Amino acid sequence: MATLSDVAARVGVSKSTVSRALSRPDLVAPATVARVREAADELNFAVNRAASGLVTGRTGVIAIVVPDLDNHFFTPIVVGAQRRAASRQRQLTIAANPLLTHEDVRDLERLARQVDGLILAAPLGPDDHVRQICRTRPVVLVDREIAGVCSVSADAANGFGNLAGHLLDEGHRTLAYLGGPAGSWQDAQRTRAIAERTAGRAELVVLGPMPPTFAAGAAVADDVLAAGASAVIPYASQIGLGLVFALRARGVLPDDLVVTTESVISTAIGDTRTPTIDVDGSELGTAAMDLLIEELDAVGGTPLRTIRLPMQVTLPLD
Amino acid sequence: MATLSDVAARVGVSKSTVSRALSRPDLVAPATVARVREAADELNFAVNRAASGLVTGRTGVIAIVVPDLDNHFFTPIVVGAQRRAASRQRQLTIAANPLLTHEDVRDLERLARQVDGLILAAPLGPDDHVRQICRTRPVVLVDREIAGVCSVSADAANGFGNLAGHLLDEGHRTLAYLGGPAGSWQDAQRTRAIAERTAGRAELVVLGPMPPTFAAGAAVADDVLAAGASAVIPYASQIGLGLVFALRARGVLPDDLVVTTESVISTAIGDTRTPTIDVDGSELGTAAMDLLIEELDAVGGTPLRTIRLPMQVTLPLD
DNA sequence: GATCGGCCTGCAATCGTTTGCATTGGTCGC
DNA sequence: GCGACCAATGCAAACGATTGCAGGCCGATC
Repeated sequence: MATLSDVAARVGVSKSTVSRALSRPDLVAPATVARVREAADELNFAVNRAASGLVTGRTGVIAIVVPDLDNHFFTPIVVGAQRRAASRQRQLTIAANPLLTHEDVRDLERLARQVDGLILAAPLGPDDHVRQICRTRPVVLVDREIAGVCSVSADAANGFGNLAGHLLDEGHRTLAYLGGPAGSWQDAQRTRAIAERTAGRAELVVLGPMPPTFAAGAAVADDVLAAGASAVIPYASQIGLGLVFALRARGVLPDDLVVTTESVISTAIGDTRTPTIDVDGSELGTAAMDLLIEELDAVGGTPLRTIRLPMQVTLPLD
Repeated sequence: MATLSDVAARVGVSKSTVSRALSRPDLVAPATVARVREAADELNFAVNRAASGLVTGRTGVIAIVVPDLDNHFFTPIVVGAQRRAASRQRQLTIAANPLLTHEDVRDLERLARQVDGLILAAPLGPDDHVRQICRTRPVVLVDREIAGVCSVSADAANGFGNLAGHLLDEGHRTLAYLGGPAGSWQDAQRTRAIAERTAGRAELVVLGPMPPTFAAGAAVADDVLAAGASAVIPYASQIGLGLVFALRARGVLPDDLVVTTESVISTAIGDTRTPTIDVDGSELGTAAMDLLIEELDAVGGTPLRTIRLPMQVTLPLD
């Protein structure tokens, strides 16, 4: 495995010159740069990241942290982040950590040391846990906002507000919202947005909190019926899917109730008559990666940016 | 950020002793080990992986390479791999690389240098490309077998053979197989297994090759009808899903044809009357990770193991 | 023609760990 | 009671890159 010295020997210059020719070619005579590049190619040289990391303190690695890899919501975020990481010459490492316990925090701190920065999707861990990680390395938070921390989130206030507004326009007078897990920032946003939009125009029944699972959605079916809602907005697609299946089994769907979903779900179950609301998860990931890299490359102070990506609300065509 | 020397100074021993106390405690007096551990804890010390990697040549990082992160088939493999990586104290880095072009090979070689080993899901790249990567670092191949390379695959021969056998037992006399992408090892296995099982008992129509997409499945619907098959086995779940939607639109499904699927799909579309065939992707990932770590830790020669995980064939209950 | 300045390049220190070898002190066996 | 051995520790040399500093060369300017 060729080293800097090998290349240097081949070209007949010093290691320093080779290093500079490859990383700061403006500091080296163009002819030398060319010869170095050629030799590096021939020897199939690539810098040893451990060695360069040792002196620069940078690893070229960015971590993406999700609470739970099984939760389908996070996969597109990871995909988007990895795509952008690759195009920006960074490596992406992936960790599963809900940031709930102190041990989670300790583990993540340990990981944070080994990377340049983190993209953190931690919907449930306490603010303080997140802040503790922020003290270690630059962090971009995903789908959550905490004062003083860069973040990229879906604009739930607008998205869910509009969705509720549409249902009201359609004549619904009792809405049910199936709330997500306790402590979720996104859930709070959505609850508030829907409540504000509904206020004075319709009754809003909030059920939950519940975990974002198929089972939770199915389990709440009877409560939904008891509440007398004519339209239901579930926090998460899996909750919605569970509810749809349970209501179908009871013969209530597809005709007597509206359950909004994500478009992937409505496509899969062949439903074209219900409004859908979507986040582009991969865009969340790429935006977060862009923001983090920008932050890492910034020489001076960090600007502290908070990005909200619009949600896509699609109404049935009828 | 505390270093070995800081801990050493605190305890009053040399760096070497601290290093050994943490990594080879059997070489150090128990009392010293205890004091070192305590001091390390207090200082919140963690070894700098760049530094240790520089001298040991090991990074503690394993790469998982998939052709395409968008393809849903690979996500569970990544999930399984990451779960096992975490429990074995390894970091997982994720890369998207189809290993088709020479540039792909070059890129992946470059990545390979930075990691201890690779889990490689490369269904389509030529054998030689895979072998070239193997020369760089230990590799475990997923869902593909190449002579001389460790691998973990779904046992398609048994799975799809049995599936075809079941369809024959049900009385089907014309089967259609919708083949996957050209050059896929899994596709070859499946084609052969189905052909062998069908031989002499029924007619087999093989359509394809086609990409593993919804669109491809939908596009082939007319050919399936023209072939006069009464049962269809698609290579990939997305192909099957596309076909199902297209046939439903033509009014052929759900009654006049059997399209086998993966169980996630049949659940989503609410179909309980069709046989399903599944790979446990996450098990594929954990098994691959186990195999790779074993290979990396092996002091002597590598045993060259090839694992086949059984596929799950589920028949309708009627 | 001497001085100055700018461009290239080399020297050597440095990052934080690991590890072969030397050293120490003590124990055991004969 | 003496040598041999062993356990525990320290010393110092790596690992491979980056980078501040200094030196050499050349052209330009006065």
